[in-house]
Amino acid sequence: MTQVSKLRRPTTPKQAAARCGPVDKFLDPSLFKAFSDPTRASLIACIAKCGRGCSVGEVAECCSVDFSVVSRHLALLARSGVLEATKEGRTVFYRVRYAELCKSLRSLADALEECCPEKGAACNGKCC
Amino acid sequence: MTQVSKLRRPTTPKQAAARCGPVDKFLDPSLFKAFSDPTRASLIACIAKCGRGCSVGEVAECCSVDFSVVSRHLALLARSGVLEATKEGRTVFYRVRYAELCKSLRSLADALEECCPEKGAACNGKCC
DNA sequence: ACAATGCTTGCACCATGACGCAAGTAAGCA
DNA sequence: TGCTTACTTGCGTCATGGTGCAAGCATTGT
Repeated sequence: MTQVSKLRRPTTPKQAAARCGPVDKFLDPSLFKAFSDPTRASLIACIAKCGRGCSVGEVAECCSVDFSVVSRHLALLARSGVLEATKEGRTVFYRVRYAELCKSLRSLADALEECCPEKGAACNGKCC
Repeated sequence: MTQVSKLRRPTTPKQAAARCGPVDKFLDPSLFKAFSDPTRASLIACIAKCGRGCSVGEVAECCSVDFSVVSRHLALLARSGVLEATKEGRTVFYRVRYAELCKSLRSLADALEECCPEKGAACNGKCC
């Protein structure tokens, strides 16, 4: 098993990139950073479950951290495209961007699957 | 528009949780933390594109960080369930757990969509 | 004009984590 | 028994980021 890379690497990275879809495109760290914090995850879950726009104050009731922390997290989530903010008077409503979010998640899943289609002819038994 | 919470909150959080699927279950921060770092994202993309198990050394060639850093990242990714490690002699091969990963991503998308079915009768026009 | 409400922002603190270097471990080879 | 290869781990450093408090800003009501 010497020269492992020669024996086990039939494709160059460039060839692999051509064979697969643009996985990189959907592996956006800034998007997933939004989900990587437990507090943010609970905020997202809170708003998602409500199924409508929620004010900062309402969301703050759902978790134990400071009001200002919630405000900052929601602003971050809006910047990263997970939430959408609409202002009515002095109240800001944040709602989940369901369609865009689901599309991003499914696009990544599709791109990954394209790299290794478990039922595909080219891959079957060879890699996964 | 006084008493906003009364007017705009027809469901309690508990009722909302019952109406929706268990979004929390699929919003696992430890999973998404794996994708939240640019270096890790490029490592995942590298292995995913190859479509087979890659050794630590091979993956290290794909990015500019130290070998030890790559080793640590891959170990972390294996712990969080994104990759799977198999040892052959003194070489460790990491491969993407395509099926499990895609399932997690799609489950989250499904759970989110269940919270706000854009074409659903109960939600249409009311929330999103 | 003044006060109250809803949210944002500045500041300081502290924990986490990403990184590189160097030493350590384990497997194969001479 | 060494020596090389492939990887892991300990350690110190530095940057990022999550948190709470307090002050600031914008909007609404009196």
